[in-house]
Amino acid sequence: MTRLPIDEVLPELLLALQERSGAVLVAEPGAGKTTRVPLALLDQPWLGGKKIVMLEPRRLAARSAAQYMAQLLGEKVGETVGYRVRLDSKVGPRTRIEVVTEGVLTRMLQDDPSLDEVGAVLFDEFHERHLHGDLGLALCLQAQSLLREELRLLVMSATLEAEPVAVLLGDAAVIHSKGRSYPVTTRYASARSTAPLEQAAGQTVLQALRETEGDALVFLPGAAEIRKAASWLRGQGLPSGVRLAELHGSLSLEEQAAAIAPCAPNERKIVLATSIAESSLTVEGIKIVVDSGLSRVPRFSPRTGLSRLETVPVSRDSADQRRGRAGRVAPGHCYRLWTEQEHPHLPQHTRPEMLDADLSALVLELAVWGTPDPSELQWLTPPPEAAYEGAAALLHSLNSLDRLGKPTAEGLRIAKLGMHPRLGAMLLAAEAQPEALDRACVLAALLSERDILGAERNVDIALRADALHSAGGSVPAAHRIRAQAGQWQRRVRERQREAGAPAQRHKGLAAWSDGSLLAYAYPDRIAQRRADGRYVMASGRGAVLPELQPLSRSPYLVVCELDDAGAEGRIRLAADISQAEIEACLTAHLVREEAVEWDPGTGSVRARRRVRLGAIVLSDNPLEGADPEAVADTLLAGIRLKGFSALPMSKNALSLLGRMRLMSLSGDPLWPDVSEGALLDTLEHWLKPHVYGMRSLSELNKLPMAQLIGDLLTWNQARELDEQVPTHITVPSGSRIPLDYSDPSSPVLAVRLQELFGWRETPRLVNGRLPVTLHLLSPSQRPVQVTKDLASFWEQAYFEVKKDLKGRYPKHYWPDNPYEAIATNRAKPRPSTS
DNA sequence: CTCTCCCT
Repeated sequence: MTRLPIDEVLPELLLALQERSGAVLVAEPGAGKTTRVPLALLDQPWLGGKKIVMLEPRRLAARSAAQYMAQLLGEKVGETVGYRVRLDSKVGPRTRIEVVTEGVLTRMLQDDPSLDEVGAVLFDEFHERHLHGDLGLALCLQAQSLLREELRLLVMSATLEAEPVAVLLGDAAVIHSKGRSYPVTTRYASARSTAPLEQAAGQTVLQALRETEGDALVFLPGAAEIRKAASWLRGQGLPSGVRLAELHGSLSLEEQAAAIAPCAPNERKIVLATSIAESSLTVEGIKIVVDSGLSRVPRFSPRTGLSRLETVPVSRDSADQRRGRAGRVAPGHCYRLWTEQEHPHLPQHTRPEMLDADLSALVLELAVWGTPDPSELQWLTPPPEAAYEGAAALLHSLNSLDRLGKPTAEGLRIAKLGMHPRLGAMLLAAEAQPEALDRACVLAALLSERDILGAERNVDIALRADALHSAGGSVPAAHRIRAQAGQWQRRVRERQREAGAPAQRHKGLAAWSDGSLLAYAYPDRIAQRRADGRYVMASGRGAVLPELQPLSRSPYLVVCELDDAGAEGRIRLAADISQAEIEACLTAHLVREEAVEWDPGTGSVRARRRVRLGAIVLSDNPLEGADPEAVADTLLAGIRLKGFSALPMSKNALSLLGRMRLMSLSGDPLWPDVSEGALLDTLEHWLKPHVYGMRSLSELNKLPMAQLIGDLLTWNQARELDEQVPTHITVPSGSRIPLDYSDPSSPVLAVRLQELFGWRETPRLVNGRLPVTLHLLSPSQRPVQVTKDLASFWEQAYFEVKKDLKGRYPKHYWPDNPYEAIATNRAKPRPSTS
């Protein structure tokens, strides 16, 4: 065997694993860890003849690692070395090394938590920090500590921050290995370009082609940027013999292979790629890397339950990985579109998927594992709480978890199916009817893969399902989707044979439409049409179709996929559904309510009988015979909403309120608080008994408000009120003048001056403690003077006032001595008759 | 102006 850099550290690694149950191996790309380490461990005494399981983040990597190791042993895959990935496995009775993808390990652990036949688990490429890799490690750590002390765990990675992992593994040794690659020079931009990205990248590519030789690999965040850069470069006129290739995940395998393929002699190629070329695919013959420093990543929002794509700066680890792509065959050059000064500000490591992912599958796995509380496990990055809670709530609504967070019988089965729990719920709902199960499996497989009609603007999922049937092998992913659908179908059927016929759900419908199946997966995304192409979903969020199309007029849709694009999500995939189907499928989710509500527009109570699914109303009819209590309560709520002015207070009522407020101001705690706020707070007490049968604010006019408020007083208080704060005062002229209590702290008596002749002092209220404020008026009721001290007025101001009034009202009676004068409500006092 | 990568 050729010597590889890893061989130098193998003895150290073997020793570490002999002494401890864990180790961390940090090896640069090309060191040979993936193929050398499992073979080197095979005859270790601690392994006791048990198996080695090695985790790979990709199916392709798992298969080729197994292939290569088998070749080294001079065997076929499936003998000593085998692999297991989704839909494909090659393992035999003698297999000692199983290379598996990350999801497979989770299933192995769930089937046998002690991993009895396994002596070591190796986590390759752990720095990629996939959700299932992190989960697998957490589960293995617990299996090790509770059941299998001798189980060896080895975490291998290219650039991982090794210390935290070593701590997690129980103070494990960290072993470093050099890689085997050629040096790559790094050229930073002298300044950040202000040009559009495709132009900045394109210019750098042209510069690199001039300065150096070899093929170029250009990292751009997404397909859109790749297209733009390609057209910009073509517009510039490429040198002859330069071939342009595009490489991203939505291309077919054939197109990808063409992009990767080596060049003809005398040809150079420029490959414009997404991060797919960072680790998943290796482009041959690259000597130049141009790195935009950006990548597009999904961010799941627990708040909306939706994912959004974000364009983010890459980590330094990632940038180094990209740079390394230029040094696989010969020394190379890497051009970075950011400056050397910016570089240290990039994050060091790639963000673990745990922080940004939909956790529903993870939460279900943990529930099945028996640890619904994630803090019982050891994590490198614990699941974020909000996302965890959101996922648990979704699983509960799908009936996969019970209230305690334990998996239901269905939840257990869904976890074993190995698919998103939403889709699992759909399969189990459909299982009783063979045709429905067939279709559900096809829909689930379609939704588990990239859209097979990527460019198609029509979002109807039926189009995809039909394409799958009609296209044969011509649709690139069709084969795998059909294989996946078939596998799920067999698993459900197998289990039916073991357990007997499943109960028929979904009563009342003769046939299952796509919509009625998908309703079981997306109960929160049933959408109701608001206008053509505009919908609101059961979750309360808006959703829009990207353009008008056949589905735009459907009254209801099931939205399978949508982008979180601000206020309204953009619908990517959906199916038509009828109201009858919604009511038949989602019985448990429907809320039948008798709503008694306030309508601020008409100022009245509205009683409706409704069927709701979350935020959408399926039917809404007038409700006869609504609960009188509820109607009255709602009317009171309406009054509170509008405020005190909603109460039709008569003049008398307002006066009474003023007087009562004055009495409570005077300090007696037994007087009821009749401030506006207090009255609104106590509507139930004083108003409610009188509003039964009423529905609107206008009907309140019928109520004798003054009487209702007066009823708040005891008999004694009522009497005291009349004595202390009378409604009227009889003035010397004999008139009964009303007191104005609008400001309870200062009651006002507005009266013509002439009617007061004879009074020496200001009249006082509340046992003489509070003088009234006199508004002294002219004969024509115009204000002349305001005073609380009548005696001073007579002594001082009166003489001036008198002069003035005499001029304006010469026929009136303006005596010099107001004390002795006879008060009058006429121009002059009547001559005495006695 | 239309979507990144990956997995049971």
